[in-house]
Amino acid sequence: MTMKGGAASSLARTGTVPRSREIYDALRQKIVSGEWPAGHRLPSEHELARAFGCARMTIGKALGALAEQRLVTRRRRAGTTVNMPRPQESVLEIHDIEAELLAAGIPYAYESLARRIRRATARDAGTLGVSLGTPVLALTGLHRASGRPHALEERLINLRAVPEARTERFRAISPGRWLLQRIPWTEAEHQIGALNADADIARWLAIRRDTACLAIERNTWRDAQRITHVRVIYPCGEHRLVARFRYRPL
Amino acid sequence: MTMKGGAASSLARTGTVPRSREIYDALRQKIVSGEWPAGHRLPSEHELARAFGCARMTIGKALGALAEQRLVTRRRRAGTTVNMPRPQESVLEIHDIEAELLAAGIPYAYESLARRIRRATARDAGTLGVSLGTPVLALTGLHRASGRPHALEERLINLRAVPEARTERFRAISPGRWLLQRIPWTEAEHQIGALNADADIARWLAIRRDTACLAIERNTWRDAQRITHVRVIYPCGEHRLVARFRYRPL
DNA sequence: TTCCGCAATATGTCTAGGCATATTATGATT
DNA sequence: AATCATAATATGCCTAGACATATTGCGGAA
Repeated sequence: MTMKGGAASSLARTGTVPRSREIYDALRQKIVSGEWPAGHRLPSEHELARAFGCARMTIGKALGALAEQRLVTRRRRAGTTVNMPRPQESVLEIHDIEAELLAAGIPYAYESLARRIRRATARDAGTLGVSLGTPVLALTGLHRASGRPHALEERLINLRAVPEARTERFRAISPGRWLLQRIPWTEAEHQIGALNADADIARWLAIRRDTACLAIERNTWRDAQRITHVRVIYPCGEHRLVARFRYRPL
Repeated sequence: MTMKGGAASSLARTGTVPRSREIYDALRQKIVSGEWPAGHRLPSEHELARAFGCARMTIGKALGALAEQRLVTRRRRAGTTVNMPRPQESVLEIHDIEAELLAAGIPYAYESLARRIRRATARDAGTLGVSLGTPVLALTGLHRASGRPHALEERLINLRAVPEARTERFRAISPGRWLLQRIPWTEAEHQIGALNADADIARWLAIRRDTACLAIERNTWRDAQRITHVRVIYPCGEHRLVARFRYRPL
């Protein structure tokens, strides 16, 4: 099974395979092979512990991982049962474009196109989710790969949450990077959509008008406070979001 | 298509909050609040166990969860250190369209537009990742919401992996559903892109030519075997993929 | 100075047992 | 027969201790 999941275990395991992992794999195999169909009830932890010759907690770990994968449901007293085949719900990973370009050896640059500080307009307040009049920093910038336009970025930063941004020029450093290095965020929401390039977008990205573009919007929170809203626009030919199902080994 | 993290714990917790969860939250708070900046080394498991008044394993559970979240890195002897602010890489959940429409009370229907069995052409072989001449089932269908075209689906099914599909007509049942109910898959890969509607797409989706559309491609494996390749095309106005960063409580 | 081996350390994982809690089955009561 | 209290059961979570293993730092030898 190919699993180039960026999901390399968070811990570089070098030694032997843990027993709980072996058990997890063995049980998982029974399920995905269909030997244990949906609704089938697994043996109890005690029985499995006896069968595998290990402590109950080791079994519990394996079963807990299966439950986290939604392969099984566990209920007290009712036991552990196999779920319906995996729901059509996937975990995707979106990678950082800048990092990816650099990793691929492609020269990357950020260029600021506009920078304005203002009190939040009704529209700003709506997109950024702050109250009217809150000071915000509005940025427009261009990401370049090998010198050519790669993506257009429109960003709003809540200056109440990030006062340091007021004095930063963002001439050549991308605001995303800058923020990441300073503000740990706790939650984010993404929207992915498609849009036809308008005149501005077409000009900056050097594409024809009406070319289909991928638009990714991201809202970022730090606890309850809104940090930033960003919309990044990629021309369709240039970029695809490649995402992989995340294989979680345990 | 809002989907606030379906991330409810896979196990309905009703009782008290587990100690390991409390500890996880406490440590997480230290990190996201910035009190422990990137590079900071956490106290050892022994020290934390003493500080929190619990067994080392309970601490290990909490730290393990932090590591899985990539908030910290753990290395033997070197200890546990806080990572750089979260890399710009996110985990998205894409939910099943059909299920979501139904959940929202919107009538859903699938309509088959084309169905052909053939030996894999060079192009089929490339997209589906099978060898030339392998029998494949090629399907085109339309997803309707409230009777109106919602998405166009182009699918290839590997008949060596799913021989039962040969006799299925797919008149009104969406192949995605059908497959999910039969074939548990073990891995999937997605690509999300944008494209301008060509004449065919425009006709089926009842949109103007060149309208920007969101295209989602998915490849599905069962262990090493390729099951199916599907491309679903949504008109830009109709649909956005909304995804929320997945909060995994532990 | 440089290199190598050894000891100290922190994590990775497991065991055996225990209490808590949710749920089901059972039996007693009306 | 229907209802309700109680016991049995399976999981959820924890403890205390143990051994294994990777990594680091240090001291001695070349």
